[in-house]
Amino acid sequence: MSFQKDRVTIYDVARRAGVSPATVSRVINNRGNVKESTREKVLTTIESSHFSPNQIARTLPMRTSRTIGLLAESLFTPYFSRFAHELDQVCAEKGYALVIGLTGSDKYQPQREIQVLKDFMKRQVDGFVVLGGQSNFRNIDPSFTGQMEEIGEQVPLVFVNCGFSFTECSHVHTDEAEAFGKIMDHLLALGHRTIGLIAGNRGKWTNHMKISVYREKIQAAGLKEREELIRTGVYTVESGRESSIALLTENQDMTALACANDILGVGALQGALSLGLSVPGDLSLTGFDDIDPARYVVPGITTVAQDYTGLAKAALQVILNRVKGTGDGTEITLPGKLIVRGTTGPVIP
Amino acid sequence: MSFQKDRVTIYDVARRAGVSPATVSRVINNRGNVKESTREKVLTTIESSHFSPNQIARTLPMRTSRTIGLLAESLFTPYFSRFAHELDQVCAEKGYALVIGLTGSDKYQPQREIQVLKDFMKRQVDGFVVLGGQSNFRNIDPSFTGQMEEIGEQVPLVFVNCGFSFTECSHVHTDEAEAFGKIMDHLLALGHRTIGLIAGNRGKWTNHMKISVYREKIQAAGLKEREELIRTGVYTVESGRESSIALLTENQDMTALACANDILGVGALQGALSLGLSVPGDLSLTGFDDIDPARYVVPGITTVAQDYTGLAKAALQVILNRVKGTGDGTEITLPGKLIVRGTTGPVIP
DNA sequence: TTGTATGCGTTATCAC
DNA sequence: GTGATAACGCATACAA
Repeated sequence: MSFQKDRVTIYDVARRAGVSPATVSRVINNRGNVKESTREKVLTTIESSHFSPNQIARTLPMRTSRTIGLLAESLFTPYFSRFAHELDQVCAEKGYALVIGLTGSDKYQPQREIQVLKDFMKRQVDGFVVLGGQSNFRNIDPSFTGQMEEIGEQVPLVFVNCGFSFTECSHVHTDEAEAFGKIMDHLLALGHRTIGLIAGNRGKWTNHMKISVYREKIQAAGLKEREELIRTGVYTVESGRESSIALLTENQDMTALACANDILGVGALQGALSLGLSVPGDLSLTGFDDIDPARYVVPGITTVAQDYTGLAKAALQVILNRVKGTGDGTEITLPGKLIVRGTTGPVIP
Repeated sequence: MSFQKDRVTIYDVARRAGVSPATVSRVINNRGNVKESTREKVLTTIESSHFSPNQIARTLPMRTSRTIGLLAESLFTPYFSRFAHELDQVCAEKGYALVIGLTGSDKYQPQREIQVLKDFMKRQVDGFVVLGGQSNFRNIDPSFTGQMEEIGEQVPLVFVNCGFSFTECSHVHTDEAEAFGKIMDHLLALGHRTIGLIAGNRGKWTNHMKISVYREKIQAAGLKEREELIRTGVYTVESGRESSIALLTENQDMTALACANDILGVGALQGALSLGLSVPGDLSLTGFDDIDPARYVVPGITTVAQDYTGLAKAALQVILNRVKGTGDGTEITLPGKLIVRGTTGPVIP
């Protein structure tokens, strides 16, 4: 069996309808003036001949593929897959298709990201959304940023939750600093005075930022900064578990533990429970991102919800605006929302 | 600022290299004979002029877009996003791009699935992979299956873990019946004699199958079938929690509970813990699919792992074979693997 | 309002 | 080996 044999084209429709291909095109695109009677004639012919316009063919003259590319580390982590989901939805609403390119999170592979973007370009994608990967690191290889900006000059490029500021590119992100501040305020308001922090990957911008906010809030509350209460790690459950166990055994007076994201929070919860502690009785715990697993575990993890739908909508809108020529290097910031669940409670004297 | 202004084409390269466009094309595709010296000349010209072939343009004459479409309910559920991830990986390895089309799981909307597939067709996608959605239901609208098969005649179409057998289409799936049998055997081997079942959506094929296997295993073990030990619901944590609480309160002698998937398992675990029960001390619990949350909760959920990579590889291979004209309506079955974690233990007399 | 001719960037079929 | 030239399916400036 063979596929895609003899497709029906606008020429076929035109012949059967007794009009010219141009008229068929006009009807399809609702462009130009066409008499109502011929329009209907064409429409019925399209229907009866099972004609379906070839999007690839129209991409050439129209110079738009109505396709958006998403560059992400993976779809394993709910954080990524959740955003991808929302982006697909908003794309679909506007008649765009979403093509995804995964770069992997296990290695430091900037060349892979560039490669995927260049493949997107070959495919005439109308714009790229970049989530995670190199853009999350603080010290980026200059040759990498150079290539990124070069690409950004040719195709609308928008970074999501990226710390680095690429010129010529657009940025959409949650106000993570303000959001993490809410977490700290929440813990302090509950009376906690000895608060630990499990930060994430040392090289990532967001980690650096969270440590800064942590220090600010601790100082502002008139508390003593204790370096031994801060740990860095990687964004895995195992890392969170090990870090929490280490922090809890070395700091018996610690009553609260803030984690850089929910995955670490899940691990920290596992660690605390494995030590026989009660949460939040003995320890209050927080995460970040509000991924599904945060409400799967018992008790549910207090966290900050990112506005994934809002981020996706903003990202697409920025791209569409840029295609139309509006706005260079837009930057949009959305607030995070504190979600209080069972892992946090008042300090018990 | 404007994008996509003056792209460099093979004509530009040809002119600068002093050859014809045809020769440039030959070099790009490694097709036909071309003298080594001219090949190198063209290659360097391509490099120096930053030429990148337009995949859209070549799709027209070549009649292949090197693109695969994935139709799925959502990317929220790890089951879907995990498969999407693996599919993207195998596609990337073979130079294919993956475009996703989400149909939503909240409504019964067959027309939406057809619509997405038709949009894929307009985009000249080389094949579709269908995961979840209508194909999971037992009683499908005949007009829907008709449309599906019609599409399957025009483009390679492969269903993943689909109960219904579409003629002319291919099928790739985990041997769920055999896998669920392993779960039951595991519980029985641990000495459990009163085993409950939280099945999923009543209309879905997999739910029907799991109930059958459950009955078979109960009978084969010489145990009495008790209808009150079986519950159906939907694939949500809330449903799992409510069902487990109901089962546990109404059947005080129940020592094990098998769930149709991990999401239900997570909910069931929440329910059991909320009743003050110890898991697996008072109750053994199992899930299905081995999604990440199954190992996030405490204790980790005993489950069956699907071979997501294998499924993705098989799905793509089937499509590529069909494009080449090999094999109609292939069917591939992969085994599931029992993963024993902390929620199951021997019955305590 | 409608038709003709040309271009979009590439591959493919011929000749040479 | 290499180069014209015609598809591929559609949009559009221009002409009628």
